[in-house]
Amino acid sequence: MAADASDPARPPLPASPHAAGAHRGGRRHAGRPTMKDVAAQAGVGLKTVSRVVNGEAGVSQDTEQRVQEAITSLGFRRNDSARVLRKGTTASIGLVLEDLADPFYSPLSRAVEEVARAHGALLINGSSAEDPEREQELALALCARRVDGLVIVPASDDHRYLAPEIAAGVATVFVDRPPGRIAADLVLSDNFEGAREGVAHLVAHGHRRIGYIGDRPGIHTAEERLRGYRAAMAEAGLPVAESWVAPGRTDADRVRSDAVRMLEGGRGGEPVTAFFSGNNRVTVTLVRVLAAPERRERPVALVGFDDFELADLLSPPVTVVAQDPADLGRSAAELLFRRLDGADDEPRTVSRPTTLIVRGSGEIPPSG
Amino acid sequence: MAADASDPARPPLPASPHAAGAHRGGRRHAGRPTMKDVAAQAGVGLKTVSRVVNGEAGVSQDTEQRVQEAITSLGFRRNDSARVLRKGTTASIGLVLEDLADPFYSPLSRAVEEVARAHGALLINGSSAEDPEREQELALALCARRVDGLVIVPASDDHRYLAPEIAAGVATVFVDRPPGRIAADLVLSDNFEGAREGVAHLVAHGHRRIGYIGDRPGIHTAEERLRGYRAAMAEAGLPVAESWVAPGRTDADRVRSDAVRMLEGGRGGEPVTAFFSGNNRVTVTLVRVLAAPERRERPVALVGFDDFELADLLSPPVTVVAQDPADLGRSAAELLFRRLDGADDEPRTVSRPTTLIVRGSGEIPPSG
DNA sequence: CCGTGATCTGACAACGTTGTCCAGACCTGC
DNA sequence: GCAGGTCTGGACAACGTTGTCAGATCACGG
Repeated sequence: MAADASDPARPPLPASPHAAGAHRGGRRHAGRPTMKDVAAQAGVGLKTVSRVVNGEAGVSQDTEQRVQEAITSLGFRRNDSARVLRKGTTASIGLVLEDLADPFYSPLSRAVEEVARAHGALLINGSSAEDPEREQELALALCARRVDGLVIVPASDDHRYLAPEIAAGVATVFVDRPPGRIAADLVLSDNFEGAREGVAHLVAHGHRRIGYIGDRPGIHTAEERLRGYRAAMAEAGLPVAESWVAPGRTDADRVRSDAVRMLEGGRGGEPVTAFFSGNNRVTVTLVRVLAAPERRERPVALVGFDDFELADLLSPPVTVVAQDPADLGRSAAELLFRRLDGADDEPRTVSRPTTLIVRGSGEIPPSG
Repeated sequence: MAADASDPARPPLPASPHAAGAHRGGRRHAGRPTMKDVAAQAGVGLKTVSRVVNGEAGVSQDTEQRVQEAITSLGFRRNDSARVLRKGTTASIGLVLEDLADPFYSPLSRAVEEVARAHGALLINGSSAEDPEREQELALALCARRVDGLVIVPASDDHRYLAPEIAAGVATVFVDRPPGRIAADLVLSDNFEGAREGVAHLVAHGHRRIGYIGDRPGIHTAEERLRGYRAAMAEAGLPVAESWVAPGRTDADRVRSDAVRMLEGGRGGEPVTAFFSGNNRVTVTLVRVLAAPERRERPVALVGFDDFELADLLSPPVTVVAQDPADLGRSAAELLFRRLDGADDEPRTVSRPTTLIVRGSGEIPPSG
């Protein structure tokens, strides 16, 4: 009786609220009429109901109407689990990303959803919170639900755990960051080139001491952007003091303290006159730091990777290297459905260009 | 053969890429090993595999190990559809909202996801794009998938279509806007009181001609906020010229033109000296309008409903009536799981307070 | 009136899992 | 050595749907 509830090992949902009451005897359990019930009510066979529900041909007007009436009167709704079990296809795809609430990822997610919808599929998504274990847990849970395909923004650098799934036919596309130790379709922004262009823009405006604050090494996009920074500096023949380079977590405190350090020229390096920021969150924190009253007399230039809302309304408006997250999502989803439609060729990598949007903060000349 | 593909009426996914090849005869279809396969490989019975997979007691160390090996060697993963079919519970909940990419809703969605995760459930979500038909389509698709519960941000004003589902035991909670023609749990911000407070704040700073630009009537939150606006004006004994009240779509063009009209005092009303904005999107457009160079000499006050990122960095920083979307989502999800845990009492309505955040734009005195 | 299709309908067996129930194997203590 | 118990393992029947296939019914021409 209480066996199920008393087993502490089992995580999932508590027993259905109804399970306790009717023990599937006596009065018919209140929940969910089935096709069988509909068939009985309409006085037809089971399969006929199935036909009506699925709009298959070969049912007379008259019968169809009787069945429809039974359906609405009973409030029947087809059980898709059973359907999936029988058909082997779920018409749903999974999306695993870092944080659904991140303004960079939410348009990506929305774009995937739109493409899925256009293909008659539902989207199930989950946030990995940048935790490799959670990514795996989520991706495998989605596979257990037999999603037809998977779009993943990796949080881990080893995706071998997906090999059996892919072999079993789950189409898989990675986006924003490459998969680890596995070959699969991939959609990326051109992070290296974007960063190079952004930093070159600062150089072109006369800056020689440029600070880089970005995400942790180990995150592919962060590495590429840092590489772009170094390339631009090298091309301009500028030295890079190691105190100007600060990859790490992107929380406000860390970014703020590194920024202040660079502005004050601690640890041997001379003070920077411009920042190149590795992403969204960093940019916003830098804007706050630079907007502080005591900084206003010596304005510091800033170019950020990733566009963000209202960037144009700040003073100064923020120059950015923009990616198009919706475009990334759309491309990834399209790649996915291409696979689902049977494409069987080599995994391909799609690279999307970035756009430098000049607004003001990147054109401030060096001071001091 | 081609029957399925040729039927134009059927929307779902194209036939599985594999279905075509092996016709489940001859060589065993490559996809997906089942528990039966694992049992065969390990030389044990079917149920024993099930026991191992579910961590049930009553399997010897030795056998368990053999089974585990077979599982990894075959790359087996339990088919949750079959499990759901058998158990009747999916450990997943659905969320239908307006737009996943909206900065107001994405934290809400994320909060629901976190609560779901804490209860071992997965979240499936979809965007209704403010289209009642699409809301229904989505909600019913989720029900067909037998989600255990549903969180809905309504786009329609008639939810009778959900009655059979609720009767069948799908826990349902509405959030942000009330359900139509149906009783259900509900989580709301106190829109009326928030708007009243925001407008009163403008009045307290000397404004007598205040414009309201908000969302369409018919949207509950918009109506409440407009009601709050009128109440605050009435309390202060101020008349409201109808040209100061502009509910409608929230696209930039509409908002801009209405704002300009009010600022110039067209249609008989005198020009307004302050705006109360009905939501996020409207506020941002108003900020743009007011930031135009030609407006700067005669600053106009602004209080917006909904907080938004960087509001504090604009000049002037924007005073807002803030809701906490994550809190709304969390409350709704908790209400949902309360039901799933068996709570069977009357539907309840939870009202969450709003917070006036004073930043500057709302404290500008009337000019002219 | 019968044969011949064409149309409509229903029985039945899957799909892969889990709950029930029973049968052995293996102990323990007398 | 044996009765009584505890482990362990497996056969079998659901769960609700869909594909197959064969049976019923009907219209129509011969």
